[in-house]
Amino acid sequence: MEITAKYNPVEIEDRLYAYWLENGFFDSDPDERKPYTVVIPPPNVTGVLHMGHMLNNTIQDVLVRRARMLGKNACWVPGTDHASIATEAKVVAKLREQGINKDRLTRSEFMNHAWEWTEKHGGIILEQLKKLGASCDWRRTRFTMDEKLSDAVIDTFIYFYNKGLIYRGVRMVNWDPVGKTAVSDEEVIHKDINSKLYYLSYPIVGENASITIATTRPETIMADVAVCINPNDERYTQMKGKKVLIPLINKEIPVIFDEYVSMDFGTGCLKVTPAHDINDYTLGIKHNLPVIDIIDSDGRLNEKAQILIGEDRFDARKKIAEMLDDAGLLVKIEDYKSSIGFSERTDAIIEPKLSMQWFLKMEDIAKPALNYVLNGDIKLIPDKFKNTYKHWMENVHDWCISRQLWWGQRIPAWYLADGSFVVAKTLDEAFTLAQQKNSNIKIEELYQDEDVVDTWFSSWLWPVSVFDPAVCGHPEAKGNADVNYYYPTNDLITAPDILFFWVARMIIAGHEFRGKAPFSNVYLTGMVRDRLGRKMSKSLGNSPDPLELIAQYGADGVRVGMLLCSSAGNDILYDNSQVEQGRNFCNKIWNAFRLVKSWNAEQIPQPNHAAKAIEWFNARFNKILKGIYDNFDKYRISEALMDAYKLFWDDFCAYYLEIIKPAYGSPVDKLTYTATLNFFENLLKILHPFMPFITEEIWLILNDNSENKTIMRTLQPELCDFNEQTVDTFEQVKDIIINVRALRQNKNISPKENLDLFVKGDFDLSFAGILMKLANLSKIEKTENVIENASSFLAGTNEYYIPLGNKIDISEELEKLEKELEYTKGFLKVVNNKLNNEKFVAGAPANVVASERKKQADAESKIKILEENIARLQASKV
RNA sequence: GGGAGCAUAGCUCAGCUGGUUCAGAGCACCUGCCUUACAAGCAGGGGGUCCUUGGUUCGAAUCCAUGUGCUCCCACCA
Repeated sequence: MEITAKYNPVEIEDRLYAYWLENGFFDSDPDERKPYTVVIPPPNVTGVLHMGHMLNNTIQDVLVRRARMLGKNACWVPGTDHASIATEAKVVAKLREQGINKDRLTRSEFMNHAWEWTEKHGGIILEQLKKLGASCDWRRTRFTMDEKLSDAVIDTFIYFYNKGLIYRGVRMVNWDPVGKTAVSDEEVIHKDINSKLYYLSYPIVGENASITIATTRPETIMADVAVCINPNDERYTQMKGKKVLIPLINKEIPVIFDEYVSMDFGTGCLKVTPAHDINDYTLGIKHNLPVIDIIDSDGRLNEKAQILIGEDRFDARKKIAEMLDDAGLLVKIEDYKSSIGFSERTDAIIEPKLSMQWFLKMEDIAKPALNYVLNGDIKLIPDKFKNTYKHWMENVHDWCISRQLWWGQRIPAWYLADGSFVVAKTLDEAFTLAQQKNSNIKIEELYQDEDVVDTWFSSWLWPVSVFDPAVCGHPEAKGNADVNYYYPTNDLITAPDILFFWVARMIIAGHEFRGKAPFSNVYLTGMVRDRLGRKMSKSLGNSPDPLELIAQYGADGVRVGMLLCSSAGNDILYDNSQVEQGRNFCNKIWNAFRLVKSWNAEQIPQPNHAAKAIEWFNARFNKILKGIYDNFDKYRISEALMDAYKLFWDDFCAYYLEIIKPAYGSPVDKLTYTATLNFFENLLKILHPFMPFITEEIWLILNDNSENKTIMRTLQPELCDFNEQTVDTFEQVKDIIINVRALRQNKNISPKENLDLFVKGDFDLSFAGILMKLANLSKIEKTENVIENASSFLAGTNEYYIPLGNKIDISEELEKLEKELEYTKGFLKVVNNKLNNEKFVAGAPANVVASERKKQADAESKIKILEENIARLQASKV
């Protein structure tokens, strides 16, 4: 195989992924090892991969691959969600394109279309995840509408119904007129919208006068049942007992009084429309008012409106304003900013609507779920979400679980002719129950509820149902081997916007059915935004196509790019330059590999500098490795990656390899070669979770004859003790190297030209000489003649001199030294101030004082040396 | 209206239980280099009023308070 100077991921990635699948490296079955389990947040079955998925799944894959290499039995369960309202909306739209109207179809005809659509488009997203390198156990792929998972949903419904927690009732719900279904409170997004406040005149019955009310919704006046005034409002005391007429339809309605109305808003008069406003509904109940519903399920006025029948609510608003104006009853229109609810799925403006729905009582079942988070059994990362979670769980509302859709699990309630119902899994069971109510009933008379349950009522079972759906709804069930082994899972990686929709409810269900929290940690990713901080959206066209990115930069490059800038909970501002950085890093790794691969190892003596470099890098490696482990423990994934990035690029390539690299064409000794390969493999292992493809490719080439057929089944390098002194010392070496290189650049000395370096002090840097291109490295006891024309610098307590001959510029040298002297004096002054401060010496901890004293001593000796050197230079200047 | 969070280099962010003249990383930028692994590179370099104002302290980017600006969540007075 040809090994090119540019890393070319395309062919490698497809080949390796196929190889991994063939060998079942991702597969997991229960065994004696500790499990590490992650369930994927199931994407919409008909969805397409976007940047948010890329980030989310990259993080999951990093954690899973790392756990696998820590010797755990790692299991990542993939799957998709049927996403009832989103998918149904797509199918309806698709049918409409084909000229088919959903209303003309029977339920089963529609379901056939929906399944057809699902089979055609479903799972595309999972195929896309493979391009990213996701190491899921694909044999375990689940879909929330799989037969068994659907059964689990029904069992769960029946379970809560029998427990008395599910009830049916008429409530004001959030109605989505486009999806033609109720949606839950959590599915409503409030946005501030510029609208109008209309001031309308309502004539007072029997008087030649009127009162003015303010409303944002003039189209609902026909549903008014009263006008309400605050009893303390002195402006309207004369209105007691009077009636007013609804404009245009001239219907009489009473004037009522309630302190609910605020006197300082609008005119202080509120029109009461119980059918179309949640507050008015409450008010209506309190005052025993009727409910007149004038808006149909598709958002059009119905015949109860008497006028404008069949008009859309917003068209009706415009028309009615004109009609009122014509009638002289429109007093004025003001601009007004109000908060309007939008459907999360269809973006339609939500219509508050009274309807019969199914609800789940949340208060009691939410309590244990709250405790898991409060007492730390479940950690939210970052923990700032704990407060939000607490607030929500303590103020939880009953969950409207019915949806007026077909795509989903149908509610297992069966109605009798008299309107009463029974809840049962099958028609036969329902019939048995129904007979207990009415012994004469015939099975044909039973009919099933038309609605389905909310999608989240199925996905809240996910961490359990993917392993053993049979236990959902049966908390006493023993469970199969899988659920007992893999549940509870370990980490859940998801976005904060579904903390309540999904995460909180999974905790509830997990506790209810398995008696344990479903996961230990919830890592909440940020949202992926563009460079300007805008959300990525189709309409803005600012979202790159993930597959194109992968094709262009390689999956490893894209993964690194996304990870580098994504701390938990913070939004990430995506920019192509990050992905370029990832790609460049791949190339760096590739070229380091090319270098090492090109060497011939021979039985020759190991040079001293190589032995010392190995000693140093070994220490350095273990120090950084410890940091990486720590960062993983704290879920600081991007920092762990950055540690590994710098370890590889700066320490391994820029220093280690450069020191031990033999001259072109020369062989390398076997000891050094082996050590280097060992380092390289350990680095690959650290990098593998982040960059699975390139690390595997190189590892396979380096381990041609190994029994291990994949890097992912090897173990992460173990944490070893290291000599801190060795690491620190090399930091000084680096300092010296940088000084020498800077001098070369300053003096225009070619990197090829050898230099002499004189050291006063006891510092051994012979092994780094190669990085400075030194001809001679000499120790001196005192400042001798030989350094007459030398440029000098200090590193630690040692002095360094580089003779420059006629290239020396004395005044420049002086300037440099004087600048350093000034700085050091300032430094000393600060230190002295501290040490002369009795309160500091008395109050600060002993080690801090001691370190200040050391600084003082060092600075003093440094000043002495600098002054000597300045004097020397001044003397030679004359 | 209620709650939470954030503000540090041009950008994205570290900076943990106050303690080095503490101000740091990556990217970007500037300068010089096509040096037999790598120009997707190498070497060197510049760059910040740690949002404001107070307070606590021997000592504050760090703790407290105020103000300002931004973000998110919850609630919805028509």
